[in-house]
Amino acid sequence: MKSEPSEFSIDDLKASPKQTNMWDGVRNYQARNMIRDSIKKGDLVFFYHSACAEPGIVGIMEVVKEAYPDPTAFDPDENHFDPKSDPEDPRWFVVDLKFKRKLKRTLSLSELKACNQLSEMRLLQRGNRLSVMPIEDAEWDFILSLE
DNA sequence: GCCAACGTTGGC
DNA sequence: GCCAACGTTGGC
Repeated sequence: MKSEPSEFSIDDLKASPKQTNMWDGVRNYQARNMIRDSIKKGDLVFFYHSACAEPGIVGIMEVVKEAYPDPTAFDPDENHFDPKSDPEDPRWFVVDLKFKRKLKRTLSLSELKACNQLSEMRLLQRGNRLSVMPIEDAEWDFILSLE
């Protein structure tokens, strides 16, 4: 899962109450579907910093609460307010994520791109802009072996 | 700041 | 349903 560290970083997550935060603001249907349908309690998730000096994987989170309606979609004061999301039929969802640990170092996008073992990885495919995406077990294990 | 690659909107 | 215009993401 991606976040711009200037908006919400791995350190912000670590500093959150119970080291847990709601992953709000996802406004893309493909990403929404994964949040709503695929992400399960206990799943482990890489935290990816995007749009920053060194984009890359910085840590690991755990899903502690499965999908529920994104309250920021209902609040006109929120950046991600969506008047078309009806509380009776919510359009956008969140999960709660808990900080597990930071990686010993940032595994940068350029380093990941250079790994043949990751050539099929969703994150590295051309034109990919999804903020939430699946990862294969083998990719997960390989990435951790780089640390 | 630039720009490629999407995704969304809305007229027709 | 098509598609042009526009908006967003995110690396560089």
